[in-house]
Amino acid sequence: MGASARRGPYFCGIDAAMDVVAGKWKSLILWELHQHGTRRFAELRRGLPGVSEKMLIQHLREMEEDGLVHREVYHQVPPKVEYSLTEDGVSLNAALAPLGEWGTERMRRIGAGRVLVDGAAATGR
Amino acid sequence: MGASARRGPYFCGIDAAMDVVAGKWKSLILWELHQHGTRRFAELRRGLPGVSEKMLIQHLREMEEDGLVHREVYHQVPPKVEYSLTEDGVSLNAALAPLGEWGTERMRRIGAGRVLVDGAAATGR
DNA sequence: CAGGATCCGCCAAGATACTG
DNA sequence: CAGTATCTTGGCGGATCCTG
Repeated sequence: MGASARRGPYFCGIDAAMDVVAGKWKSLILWELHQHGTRRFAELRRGLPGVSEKMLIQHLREMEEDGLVHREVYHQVPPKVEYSLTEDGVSLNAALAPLGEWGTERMRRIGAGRVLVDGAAATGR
Repeated sequence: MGASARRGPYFCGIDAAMDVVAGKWKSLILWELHQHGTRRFAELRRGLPGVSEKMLIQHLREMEEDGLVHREVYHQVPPKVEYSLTEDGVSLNAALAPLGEWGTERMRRIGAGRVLVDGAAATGR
């Protein structure tokens, strides 16, 4: 098995949600896919500066198993794979919004921010 | 020193917030303190079945450094220390609520839950 | 009662090289 | 282009013993 997920038992809803978003890049992947609707592997890599191929594919696979991400494979040469959010992924992203606003406000106060993509800070994420 | 916090730079608000709630028990500590208003060390231990003294004190110290938790020491014998949430802690807890509801709904669907304290599930957390 | 100090296992995550 | 396969490591979290 490739996934590292616990998938329960959980103490509470937050515990369950954290299990699914835990991972250095998962919330960023969620955000990228939400912004662009659908993205190819290489596009995601470029959108997430610093991520390795291994971690990206690993996180994507786990999120697919968790039903957050849809993976569409086009059997052609050269290969093409498109990733997008499922309904669960979209709702999770929405549930993450208040947390993002809290963090943004905190960053503003303690002055520890770094804008990844233009507009990321402005949107409250 | 002692804390493991990155404290930036962050890519986005979620990143900053996750840095502060990351840790196996932090969201549960937040929840416990929010429910009871103020708790002593031993009370927290009993409220978080499975936590070790080391991890509890470590998480509490980090959360204090992060300005989420207030630590009130009573200089007496035997010692007495009371923990409570700061305003930041309260607002973080509120920002976590939607995520908790998302997770609760998910647990209901995949059937991987375990109620920690009576009422925890009923409250949507 | 409320910690402090240590030792250790495990696994997420990084680096590197190779493939259909 | 979109992965796979290994090796390595930092540090989170568990266990155990000790102290003001």
